[in-house]
Amino acid sequence: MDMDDRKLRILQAIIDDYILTGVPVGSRTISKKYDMGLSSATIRNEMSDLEELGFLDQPHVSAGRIPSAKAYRLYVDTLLKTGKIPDDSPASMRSLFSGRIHQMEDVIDHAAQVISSLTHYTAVVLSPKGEQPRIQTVQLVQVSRETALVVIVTDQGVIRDSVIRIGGQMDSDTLYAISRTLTEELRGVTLQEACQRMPEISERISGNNRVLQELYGLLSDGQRSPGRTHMAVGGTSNMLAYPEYSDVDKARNFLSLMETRDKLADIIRGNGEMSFTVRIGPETGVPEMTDCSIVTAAYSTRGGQQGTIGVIGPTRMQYSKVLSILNIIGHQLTEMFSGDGEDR
Amino acid sequence: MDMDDRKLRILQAIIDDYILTGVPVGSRTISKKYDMGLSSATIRNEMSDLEELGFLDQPHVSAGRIPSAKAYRLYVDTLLKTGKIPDDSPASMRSLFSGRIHQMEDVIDHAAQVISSLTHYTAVVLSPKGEQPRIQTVQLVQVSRETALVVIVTDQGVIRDSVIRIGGQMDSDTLYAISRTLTEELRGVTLQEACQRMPEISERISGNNRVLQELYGLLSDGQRSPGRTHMAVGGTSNMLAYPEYSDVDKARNFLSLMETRDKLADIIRGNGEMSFTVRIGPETGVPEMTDCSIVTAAYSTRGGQQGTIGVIGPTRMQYSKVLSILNIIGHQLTEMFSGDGEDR
DNA sequence: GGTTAGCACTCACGAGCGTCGAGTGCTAAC
DNA sequence: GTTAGCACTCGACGCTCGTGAGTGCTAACC
Repeated sequence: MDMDDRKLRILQAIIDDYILTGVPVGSRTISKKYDMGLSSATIRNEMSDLEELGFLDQPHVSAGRIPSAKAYRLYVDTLLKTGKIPDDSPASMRSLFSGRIHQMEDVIDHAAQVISSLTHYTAVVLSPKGEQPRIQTVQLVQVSRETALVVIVTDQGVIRDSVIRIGGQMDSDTLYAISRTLTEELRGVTLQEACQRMPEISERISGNNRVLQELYGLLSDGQRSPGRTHMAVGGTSNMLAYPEYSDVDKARNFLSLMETRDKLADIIRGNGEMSFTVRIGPETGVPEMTDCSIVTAAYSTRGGQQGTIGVIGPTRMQYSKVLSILNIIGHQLTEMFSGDGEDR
Repeated sequence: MDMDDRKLRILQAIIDDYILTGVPVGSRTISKKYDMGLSSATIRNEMSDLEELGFLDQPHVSAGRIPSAKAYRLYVDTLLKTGKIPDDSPASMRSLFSGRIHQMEDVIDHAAQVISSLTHYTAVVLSPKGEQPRIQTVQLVQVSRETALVVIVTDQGVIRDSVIRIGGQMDSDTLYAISRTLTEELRGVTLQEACQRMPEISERISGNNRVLQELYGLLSDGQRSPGRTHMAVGGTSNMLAYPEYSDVDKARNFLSLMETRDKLADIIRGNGEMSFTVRIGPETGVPEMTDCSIVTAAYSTRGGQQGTIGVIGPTRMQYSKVLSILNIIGHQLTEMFSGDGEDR
C-alpha cells in the first residue's frame, strides 16, 4: 500500500479542513464538503490507510482524524516545491513601511506588529547579524567636561556608542585629533583585533592614557557582548485565541518561553540562513513547542548580514498564507535595508 | 456603627488571608488561624458589619468574604502612612546591577526582568522623560563617502543619532568644521528652537546646503517623535499563574493590553511623578483592569528626568512586598543614573 | 450588652449516570 | 473497487444528588 493520487487529495482536504476548524475531521465531512465523488465509506477506508501510513492520528475512536506532523511535513513540502507561495499582496500590504522610520529598531518592532496582525499568530523579528564587523571610523564626541561619547562606525553600519570618562581637561580639538589617529590605526580591523592592538597604540599616543584605557575596556566589553541583536515579538496574545491553548498551563509555558528572549532568539535563528524554514511540532526541537510550528524567512542588508523574521503558530497553521506574508515582508525589509542607506 | 479597632484587625486578617490564598475567607478561618480570642460567631457579626460598611463582598451566600477595593485602599493607605515599607533588602538584592551594563536600554530591560521575577507579577519599566532636552553638542561622523552619522548630545545625556547623506565629496575635516560651527550655534537650544534657527544658520554656512537640509529634516522629525521613551515589560506570563486569570479570555485581554505599548505606557505613567502610586482595581481607570492593581514608583536621573517602574498584579497583590521591592529598585536606578555618569 | 453555642439554611462543587450523536469498522451487496 | 447498512464506541452534555463550607439567626451565658 502506498500513496496514490487520491489518498493525497483526501489528505489535503483533511489538512485544509483541520487547519480551518481545529476540530477532528470525519469521513462524512470530507465526502460532502469537498465533493470528491466518493462516499463516506470509501473515504473511511482511505483514511484508515492514511492512518496506517502515519499521516493521520485519531484522538479517540469515535472522533475524526487529525493530521500528524508527518502529514503537515508533506503538505508544506509540496507547497514549497510547487512554489505555490502566492504573492497576492494587496496594495495595502505593499508599503507597510511607508512612514519615515529611521531607526532600525523601530522598523523591526513595526515589522513584528504587522506580521502578527496579518497572520493572527505570534511574530518574531531578529535584527541582522553577520560577519564580525570591521571598524570604519572611531570618533570621540565631547559630552561634558568629564565625559565623552565613543562612536564606532563599522562596515555593517552598526554603531556602538558608549560614554567614557576622559581624564582632566580636554577640549574638543584634542578629542578630534585622537579620533583621527584612532581611525587611521583601526580602520578595517575587527573589534577583537582592535582590542589586541590597543596597547601598542596606547604607547604611540602617549599622555592620554585615561581615554585609551577606557576605550580598551569598552572594546573588550563590546567584543564579549554578541553584537546587540535586537529582537521584537508581537502578537503573543493571539495564540490564546486558539483552542490549542485553552489550557492555561500550556499558555503559560508558551508565554514564558516567549519571554526568555535569549532562548527564543536561538530557536528562531534556528537552522542557519535558509531563505525559508518550516519546522513542524517536534521538528522545532523544543519540548515546549511540540504543538507549535515555526516558519522563518531571511532578509538581508547591503552589508550582507542576515536577519530573520518568523511566525510561531499552532501546528495547524495556515502555512500558505504565512509563507506568503513572510515572503512579502522579507522582501520589503531587504529592500528597505539595502536600499537608500537610510537604515538606522 | 463605625470602624473600631477590632473591626480593623479583623479586616486586616481577612485581607492578609485572601492575599495569601485567593480563596474567599470564612469566619472560622479567621477565628482559628489568626487567633483573635473570639469565636467564629463573633467574627461573623463583625464581618456582617464590615460588609455593610462596604469593605467586604460576598461572592455568594455560602462562601466566605473577599475584600473590596475600598478595603484594599484602606489597607494600602495604612501601609503607606505607617511607612511600613520594609527595606529588608537582602544582600543578594543590593546590587542587582553589578555587571557592567552600559546601555540604558539594557538597564531598563534588566530591571523589568528583576522586578517581575522578585514579585512574581508583571513589571513595567519606563525610561526617564523630562523637560525638552537641550542640545550640548552636534557632531557629524563620516560613515561612508556618501553618508554621515549625526550625533546630537543633549543635557539629558539622550543621544539621537541618524544617518544622513552628505552631498558630494566631503572629508572628515570639513565635517568637523561644520560640527564645530553647529555646536557653537545650537548649544543650549531645544530641538524645536534648533529647527527654527536652521534656515538662518544655513545662510551663514553657505555651500554645504545638502548637509544642512538633511539635518533640518532630521530635526523636525525628531521633534515630532516623542523622545523615544523606552519601555520594558517583564513577567507577563506570571499573571497566568493566578486563578484570577484561569479564564483564557480574561488572560487574552490582559495580554493584548500589555502588547499595546503606547496605551500601557500611558497607564503606567499615570498620575504624574508621585514617588509612590497605588491604584486598585477600578482606580486604574482602565476597564480591562478592574481586577488588577498597579503600583508605581519613580526614579530619577541627574538630568532631573523622571522614570517610572511599575508592577501590575491582581488586586490581591502582596502590596507591602511590592512596595518594598519597588522602593529598593527605584533607589538603585536613581543611584545608577545619577551616579557616575556611566549611564548610556 | 457583648459573646458564644447551636441549628437551620444556602449554595457551589464534584461525582455519578444516562442520553445523544458524531464517527468508526466491518460486512455484504452492487 | 465502491457503497449502503448496521452495530459499536466514546466524548460531550445535562441532570441529579450528596457533601461541606459558610452563613444568619436565636437563645443562652457571663
